[in-house]
Amino acid sequence: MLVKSATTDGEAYVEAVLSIVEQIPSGRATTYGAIAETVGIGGPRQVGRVLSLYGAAVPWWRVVRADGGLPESHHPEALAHYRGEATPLLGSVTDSRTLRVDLRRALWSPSG
DNA sequence: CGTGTGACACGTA
DNA sequence: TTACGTGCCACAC
Repeated sequence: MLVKSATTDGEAYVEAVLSIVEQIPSGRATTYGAIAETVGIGGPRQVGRVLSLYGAAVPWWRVVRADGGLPESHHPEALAHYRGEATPLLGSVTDSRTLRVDLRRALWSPSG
């Protein structure tokens, strides 16, 4: 028998991560770590890897780092969505280095 | 099989 | 608050 171990490269893991991201309400955000804890397998880096490979179909901009920031290469794209969703932000919108989501107000917990 | 890299997180200074 | 080191897990070389 082929026993499926709890890996982070399986279809089940990918679906688990994507389904959680799809549940994030508009104008809110959650972190890679929070998703990793909910799924119960792997860590934040594995969540990030799934989104980089299969995250095109889900609201990936609602998933941010623990400090509320995103990779610089995604700031322009994400900022456009934040404006449209009225997501609470911190830092200077004109300064992509300090731009980040205000998690104190926008943080959303999976299954909660 | 060692080394580096990445859509991360955390402790310490 | 920022900067640096370390832990983490999977993958490319």
